[in-house]
Amino acid sequence: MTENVPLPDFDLSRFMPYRLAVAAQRTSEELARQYRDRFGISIPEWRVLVHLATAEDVSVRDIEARVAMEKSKVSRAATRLEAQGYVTKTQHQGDRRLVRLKLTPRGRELMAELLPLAQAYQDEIEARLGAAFAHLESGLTALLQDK
Amino acid sequence: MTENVPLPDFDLSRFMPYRLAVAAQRTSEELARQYRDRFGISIPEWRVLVHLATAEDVSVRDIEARVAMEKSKVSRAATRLEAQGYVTKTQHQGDRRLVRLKLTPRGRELMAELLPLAQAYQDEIEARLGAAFAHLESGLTALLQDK
DNA sequence: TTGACATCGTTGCATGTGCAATGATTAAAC
DNA sequence: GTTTAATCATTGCACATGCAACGATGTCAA
Repeated sequence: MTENVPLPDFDLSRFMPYRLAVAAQRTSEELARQYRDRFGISIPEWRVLVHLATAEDVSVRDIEARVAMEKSKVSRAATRLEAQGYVTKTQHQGDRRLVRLKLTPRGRELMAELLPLAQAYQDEIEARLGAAFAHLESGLTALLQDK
Repeated sequence: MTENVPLPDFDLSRFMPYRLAVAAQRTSEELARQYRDRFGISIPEWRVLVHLATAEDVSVRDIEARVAMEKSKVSRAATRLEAQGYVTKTQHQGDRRLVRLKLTPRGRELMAELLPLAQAYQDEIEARLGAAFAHLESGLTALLQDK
């Protein structure tokens, strides 16, 4: 007769980690599918490419710190990108533990296509949300800053 | 001499899908580790449990729609939960294609521990963000409503 | 009834993932 | 200078994942 332990009310749809996960999934899904179907690129690979488009001469460690991915994930993404001919991996001259990642010309051409796609998607989200976009931005800034 | 294709500027750290992914990862990580280390529960399992704590007599299909997970993910989470003794899977009487998921008494006891943990975490986030929490909420609401 | 089609849940398969352990290299300690 | 510790990137392993295919059941039309 003690089978029915009472449970507190809880609304998953208002739980912030859940809402963020769903929002991230929704917004990534459409773009990720385009990347995958048209270019054979996954999200981890895309993140590495974006960072290389900004700063060349980057190590796995640098990317790990900048794009919020585990180093093994970065390493495997870089290996796949190298196999696809978008990236070269060479030994760093000063510190031979480091790997120097660099876009190939073909990789640059790819990014010249991908980056406008991403920017257009960002613009589309911003247009759709209107004033709420700024709210979302300030909320995320607060959430992501310290810690 | 045409090696250097020019690339448009792009700031990954301001790209909304990326920011949302990082925010989701950060906020889920801490809680997920607690669930895993202390109770042996993963995030997909947790989502199923939360929904069962709210509404009993639920099918895999129902959960798939409510908690934003693929049906195969729900199915496997339910299988694991059954093996751990937190959930029972029985055949629905009316429609024998459906599986009726239900918390066991032990499952209810687990949730009586887990739900307050989640609520405390939610409260902590809200306290830390202050006014920005409301901004985040309204932004997410706008983003997630239609589609 | 029969047949065609839709729905539900599970599973096979290839691939991605986190985590710990490893080898290679460099830095620090003494 | 030698030993010890730290750092960088990769890899092995067990497991999770998405997706398509499947079997079982239910629905609908003729």
